[in-house]
Amino acid sequence: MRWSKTLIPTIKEIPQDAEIASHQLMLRAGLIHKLSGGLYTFLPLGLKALRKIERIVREEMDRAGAIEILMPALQPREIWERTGRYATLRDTMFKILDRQNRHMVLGPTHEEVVTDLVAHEINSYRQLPKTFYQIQAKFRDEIRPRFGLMRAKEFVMKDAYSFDTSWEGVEKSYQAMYDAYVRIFERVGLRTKAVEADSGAMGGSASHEFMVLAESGEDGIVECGDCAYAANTERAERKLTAAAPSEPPPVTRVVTPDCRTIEQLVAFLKVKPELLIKTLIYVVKGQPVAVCIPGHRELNEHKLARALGGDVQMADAATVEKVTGAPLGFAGPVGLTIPVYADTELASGQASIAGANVADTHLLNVRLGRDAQVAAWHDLVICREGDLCPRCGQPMREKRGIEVGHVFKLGVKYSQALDAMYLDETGNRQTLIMGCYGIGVTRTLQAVIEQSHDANGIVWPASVAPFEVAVLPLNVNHAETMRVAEELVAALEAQGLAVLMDDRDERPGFKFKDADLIGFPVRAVVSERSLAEGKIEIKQRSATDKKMVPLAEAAGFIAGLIRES
RNA sequence: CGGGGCGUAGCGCAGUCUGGUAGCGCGUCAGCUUUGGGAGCUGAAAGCCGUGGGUUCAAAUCCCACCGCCCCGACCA
Repeated sequence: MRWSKTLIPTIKEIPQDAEIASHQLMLRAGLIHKLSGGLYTFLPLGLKALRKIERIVREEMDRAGAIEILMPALQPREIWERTGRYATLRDTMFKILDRQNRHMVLGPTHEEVVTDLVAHEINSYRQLPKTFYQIQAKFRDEIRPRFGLMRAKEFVMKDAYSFDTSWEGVEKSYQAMYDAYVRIFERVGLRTKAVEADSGAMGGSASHEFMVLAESGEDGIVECGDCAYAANTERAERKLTAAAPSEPPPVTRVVTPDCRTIEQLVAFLKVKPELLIKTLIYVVKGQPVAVCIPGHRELNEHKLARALGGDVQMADAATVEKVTGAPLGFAGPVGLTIPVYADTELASGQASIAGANVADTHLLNVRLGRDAQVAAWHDLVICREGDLCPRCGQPMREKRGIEVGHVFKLGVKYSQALDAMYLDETGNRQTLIMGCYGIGVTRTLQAVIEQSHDANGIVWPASVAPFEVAVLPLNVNHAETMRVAEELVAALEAQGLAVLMDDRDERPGFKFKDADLIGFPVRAVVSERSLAEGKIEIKQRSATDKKMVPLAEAAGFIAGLIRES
């Protein structure tokens, strides 16, 4: 391919809209073009890279025994109502009316559609197990699209769904996908880490996320420095240090004018935040509850939801004032009539300063269990740096990650709702057990760039590079240079390589900068200077040294470099 | 949806406070020179100053409303 015949709009300046390196580079290298928030056109280079990732995904899915299908993105709303997910996902779904005024949605994911398919087409244990997958655009009305392709309203996902007759079977299907994911991310050149994760709205019993470690990642993860434990901070648990239980003297009041936040209280009372009991009012299944956690901690709403078995929502100011009888900022567990749930760390009694449910007043020497009844103790806080590993007790490290893949053991949530049954060996109708597995393909593309770039631009792994080689004839008006460049391109293409020739009439420095920005794994320069020696100058993007290689050997040499990488 | 910021030429920005002929850099087009790390000179094209309304002799500038974009939070591949 010749540069002049395609569209590669590189830009020198850093786009103002883009915050993180990979987003900036995708725009600067001319991979994508923004239509509007969260919606992008893939330009030739971006599309080529995307296709290469898709191809790797297909190869590994096929190798793992998954069957490719293609389901409609446009779906009747009714099928979502049957699983109860229209209620939970309605805000993230794009909703449309057809000309008959039938309610349709654009698929944000495909559990419903695939389960409906299997309910109709699979009847016998003889046809099982099966795993189906597709690579397709998904639509989600994200609250906040972000960072280019990282969180878009329309994005390409590889989604797979397994159907088994037993939990042992699910285990196998899950493991097969897990292993395939490890290979896929390895092949696209990403270093990923599988972490234990929360199943969230998807439901199900267990799940792992594949994380690309990156400062710009939207997820927090903690990992043990000693053993293999790693988990999303939403999910992660911690081991508590065995603190000696403390039995404070009776409760006393203290006046704390205008101290509504932990920071204000810490400053006013001159105590450590660890000694405070933070009391939050939540609404669960329509009922207000109080949640107590240590003052230096953040509540983990996922854990709270799991512990209380329902959607949780922070109470509004009016509810808080009604429940506590005090203005916002002075809630405490003592004397409340609503159930109080407390984080297990508070069981030691170390923290003892709490709101008094009276304006400008706090209580000292509060002992949960003694001065206030606790409905239940749970692990309720977000894990962070320094917390102890729940398995081995060693301190954990906190990192940021980009979630590029997620695997779930789902169970029977969808198959039950949509009657996906089969006849077993004894002729009994049984419910299928499912798993589901997603890879954000467009996100993976950007994650590769996020993890693989330098000050000059992208450094593509050859496996996903839009072109493996750039051939730069430095003077396009020099006939011999062009003749040699064209021969080199032909020879490289004969080796099965994708080659871009920069045939623009530009100065050498200009072409070098663009080649670095786009990040071709190998750059071959044809110039009058090198031609005088009968040689081609070859440089790898990831290296600093250049090699002069005789004309006749150049194509073979480059093919060798690509193969090794 | 809550909080913050920003909309002026294809891109990056100044001009807005204090109303008075729309500016700079990059890019684009033409010409000459240049030719191994984003060239120089000369000339040219290109702007409903986000949209609608209001105030005023006069609005990019002041007021109101709306729209869009970016960042922080909830959501998620």
